[in-house]
Amino acid sequence: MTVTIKDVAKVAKVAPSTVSRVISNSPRISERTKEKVREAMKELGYHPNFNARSLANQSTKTIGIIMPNSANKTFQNPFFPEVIRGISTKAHQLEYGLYLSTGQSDEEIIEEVQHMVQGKRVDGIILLYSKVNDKVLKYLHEQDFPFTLIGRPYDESLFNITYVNNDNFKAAKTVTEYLLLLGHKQIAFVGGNLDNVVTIDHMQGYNQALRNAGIEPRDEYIVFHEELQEGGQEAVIDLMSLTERPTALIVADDIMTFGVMRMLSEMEVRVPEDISIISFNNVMISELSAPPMTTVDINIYSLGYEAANLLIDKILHPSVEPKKMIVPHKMIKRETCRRLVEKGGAKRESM
Amino acid sequence: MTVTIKDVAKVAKVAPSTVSRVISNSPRISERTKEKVREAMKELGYHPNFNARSLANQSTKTIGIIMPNSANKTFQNPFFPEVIRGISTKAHQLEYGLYLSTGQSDEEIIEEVQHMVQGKRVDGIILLYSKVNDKVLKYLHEQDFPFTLIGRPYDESLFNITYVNNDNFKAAKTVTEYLLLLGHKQIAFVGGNLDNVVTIDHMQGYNQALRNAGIEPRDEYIVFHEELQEGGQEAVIDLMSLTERPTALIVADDIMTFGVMRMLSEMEVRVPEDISIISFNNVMISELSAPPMTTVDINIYSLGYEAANLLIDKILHPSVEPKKMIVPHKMIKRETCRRLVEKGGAKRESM
DNA sequence: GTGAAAGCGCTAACAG
DNA sequence: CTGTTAGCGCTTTCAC
Repeated sequence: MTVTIKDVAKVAKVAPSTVSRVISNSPRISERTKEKVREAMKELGYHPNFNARSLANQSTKTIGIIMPNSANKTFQNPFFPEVIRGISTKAHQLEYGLYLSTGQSDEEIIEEVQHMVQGKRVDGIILLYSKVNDKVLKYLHEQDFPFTLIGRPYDESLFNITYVNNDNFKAAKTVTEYLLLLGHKQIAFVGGNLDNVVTIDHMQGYNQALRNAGIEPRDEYIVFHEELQEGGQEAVIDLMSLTERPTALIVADDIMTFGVMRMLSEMEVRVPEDISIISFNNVMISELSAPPMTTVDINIYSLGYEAANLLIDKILHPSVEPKKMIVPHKMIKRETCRRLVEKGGAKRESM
Repeated sequence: MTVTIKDVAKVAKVAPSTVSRVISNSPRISERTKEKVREAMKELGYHPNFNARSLANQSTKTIGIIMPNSANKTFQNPFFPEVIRGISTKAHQLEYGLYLSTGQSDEEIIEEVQHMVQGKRVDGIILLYSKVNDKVLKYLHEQDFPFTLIGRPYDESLFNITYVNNDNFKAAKTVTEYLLLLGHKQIAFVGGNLDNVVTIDHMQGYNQALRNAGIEPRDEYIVFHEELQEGGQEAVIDLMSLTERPTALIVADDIMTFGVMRMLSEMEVRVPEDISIISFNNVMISELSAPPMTTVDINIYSLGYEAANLLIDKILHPSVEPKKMIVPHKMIKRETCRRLVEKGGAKRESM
């Protein structure tokens, strides 16, 4: 009942192999028979069977996407739809399909990845997160399976892989310098999970900027929290309980910033009058906070798009050297940062 | 170089078919040979080839997920990661994989769906959106291909399909009644795209509640906007330009509400003092608005989970009748609604 | 330019 | 309980 290549062959009065050649548009087939075959295909409503092709070809034309484990709240970050949109665009252009991981825990995920690669379910993999000592990364590298990482490898032994990242160190440094320029000296850093490489890079950029300005980073001003919203709220409590409250905050993620701002407003600390905030990512909703947040646009869409691009390249040319790519970031000034008002409180200049 | 069933067979000194039986854990194989075979598999590092299985089985153990076209901003709604998390959980339990659509336009999507089903790339499909006159829906139904819809069919001829939905009519009605109870009479409705069935249901619930209260719905109080954030903002401008401004707003979607609140605060209209707002979905961030929004929790995760559940059921038992399922919703009262203050402005009671 | 036939890796019907 | 064999639907040498 399913119409196969053979049926088409019969109707077109040619051999199955000829039909196959027409499908792949082989130049060694005459236009006349091509026409004949194509007609037969239309007539019968023929569609190539994907699994048969994959089996014969040893290629699936599909990309595996590994998300962080879905139990984690980060999963709901609008970051992901946006990277996927980027990946999706490139994939679609080159007629690749997307296969999604479903694991809820790290063990489930590594297992799944193994199934994907050993079972030849995908031609390559994109890792949507990068954390310290990641088993998945290590496994993929050992297997020499085509993959790209969004983020950067942490382990030295894994430096030589294909990845696309932002210059997160630089971004954090710039952002810190900006706050410094606005007169802030008590700048706190609210990071995400310390296992994420991006958190480490942010922190180092922050530290560097402070040191360059002759300010020694203070431990009490550096806090990390796993969960996005709750984390943001807890961080605020910790920070605002200090005798010397920070006058500015650098927050790891826009969603976390929502939590931070929420908590601050509950405590009746005004943004930016009492405290300045700057964060990272610039997801869709970040312009909708009250007040709209100043943040670093990391070009999420491009991260996805380029990751797909590099991956497909790797799939097609397995032997070429791994490529690294840095997607530019850009600070988006909105309304959560302001020049620090002097003790006396004379001028109030907003930036 | 890839290790196949034959290699295992050789090492274990059995026939390939026996190995196959061990894989599917057939009860007709003695424990002894099972052990022997399993050992050989470990030893060789054997992993079943997915495409070969799919081909022989006529089953892929994967579910296709059709998102709205990714060009659309709704794509970035945190709604999607959350439904997918639900789908993912069920799928993982039953060892199904997830295959994602990548189309950027409606044409691309319908094409993709056809490839998926005709090419036998997936065993079933979940539609993540439901809109009026949807070609995809129609096609799937014509083909009698297993699928479930998240939302409900609009076209009568398609009533008899499997779907999971909320009672959106009821939810909108309740919400309207709630505002009515708070003394509001000038209640506006800010809907999403009128092509979405959910918008229609919301509107009808709203209309019904008003009529029941003896209030004739006014055209000026009903606006629709496609885009989430911008839409929210435009809607506010339209509504606030009326001579008789509404005192309460029912907004289609939490993200849109962020846009609405942003615009309102720019216009220095205070929420909830000057205007009450209630919206739908209760996505993760909705509790982080300032003030935190009152909204209807539609249980997004369950929508996904149940959709996967019904779909897999359908895949396994194709002949059983289509099932419909209504996921309960629940109003989450937070801080954007308040009793209408009488003209004189005596009491101020918050709810 | 086109056909015949082997094979991708696995499953399942039929024997025994 | 286990082996033999014939496919699943397509690609790809190797002939002609």
